[in-house]
Amino acid sequence: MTAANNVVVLDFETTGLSPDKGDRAIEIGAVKLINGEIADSFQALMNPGRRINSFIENYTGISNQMLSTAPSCETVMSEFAEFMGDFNLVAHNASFDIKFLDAEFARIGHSYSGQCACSLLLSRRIHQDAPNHKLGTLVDYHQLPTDGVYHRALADATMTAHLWQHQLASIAKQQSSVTKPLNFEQVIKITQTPKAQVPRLLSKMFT
DNA sequence: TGCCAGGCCCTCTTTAGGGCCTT
Repeated sequence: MTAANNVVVLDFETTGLSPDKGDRAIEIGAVKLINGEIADSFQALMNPGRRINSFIENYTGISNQMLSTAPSCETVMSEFAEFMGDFNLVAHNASFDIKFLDAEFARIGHSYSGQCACSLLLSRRIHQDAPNHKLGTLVDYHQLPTDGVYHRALADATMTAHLWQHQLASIAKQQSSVTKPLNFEQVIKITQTPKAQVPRLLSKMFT
């Protein structure tokens, strides 16, 4: 059992939506939460080996010029593997980021042992009152800290870390019997449970 | 040439369709 507040929260900027169609990572940002505090961070641009299109340049603010002097994906992902270690992972719409993490790690022959949780799936279950579950919307809705930068990897990872902390606190607040930090497996279980069954799961989990 | 992401989740569902999220 691992505490849910000891995780690496990560975010990728990429050339597109699908590594299966040849898309690559162009930036990774991550923060390491230890006992719920940001203890370390990682950020790096990486050169995908080809030009990115204007949509991605405009969306992220990352230009072809910036990437031309960046280290290769292989170099950056090796450094990130060391940063990440065997920590569990959190990402917003994690299926997207894990697709790219797995694809980039496969290129360097790296595998990892941690599990991954999704703050978007968790939000849909515990904050059904939110207008929608986009990262930016949730940051505004919950009045979480932001430096006003969006769609850059470290900024998004940091906002996701604040969101994750807020979500863990919300669960603890709703369940007055919670006396110690949630463990990661419990949160995974919540994200895997159909929405309608979540209240019953929570009361069963904490009584 | 023509294709162009995919998993989650809801519903007017399950022999399906479409919106939400991520870049």
